[in-house]
Amino acid sequence: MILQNFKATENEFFKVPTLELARNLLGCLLVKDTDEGVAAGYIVETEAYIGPGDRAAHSYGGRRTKRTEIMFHDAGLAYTYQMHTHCLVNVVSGKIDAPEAVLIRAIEPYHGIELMKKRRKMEDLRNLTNGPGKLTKALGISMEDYGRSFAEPPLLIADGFVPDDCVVERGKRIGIENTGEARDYPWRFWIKGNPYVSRRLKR
DNA sequence: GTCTAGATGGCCT
DNA sequence: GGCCATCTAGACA
Repeated sequence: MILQNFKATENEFFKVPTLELARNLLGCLLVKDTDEGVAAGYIVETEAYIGPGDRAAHSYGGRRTKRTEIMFHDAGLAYTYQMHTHCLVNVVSGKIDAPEAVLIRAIEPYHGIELMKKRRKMEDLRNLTNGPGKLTKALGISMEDYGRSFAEPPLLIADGFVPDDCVVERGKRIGIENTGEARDYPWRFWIKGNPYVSRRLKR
């Protein structure tokens, strides 16, 4: 199995401030192993959601419910949730009882591309994983992954490339128009010019 | 129990 | 740019 070729990121990797983690996750490999095979891609776009003070976060105001519970736990766990017809995936960050997370918005297909195409029912490489709902479907990430660790199979965040000659850009988050001042926080990070960064040019 | 909005995506005009 | 599928957490009664 090819999975052993991927080295899981050490737990310590996740124990940095959330904005830093959102930045550091760029270039890492996101891997999912299933009965159908292994699929993986480089993370090229993320967004930070920072706990009680962030109106756009599900954990705004310290809201601790069945859904947000996992965000109060250790960094490096998976927070998955259903959005309309899709499942979105976050990396829990922050210390215990600090409900913070990083949304993975886009990846660049790297491994298991045929499997991803099959799952997405399309051939277009560019549209396979360039959005938070698309990448979960392509990788086979679902609500079953809620609470799983990103440091052990079947779900992994592994060392990827170091985006040395890649410029990281930073800007407003997407799709949170009705969240007051939080709307304008520059907590979205992406690799400049990468063709797999999501595009939803709404204001 | 009932109601509503939503960290989206795909198809339509 | 508009519409809507599809569904659940969360709020309120």
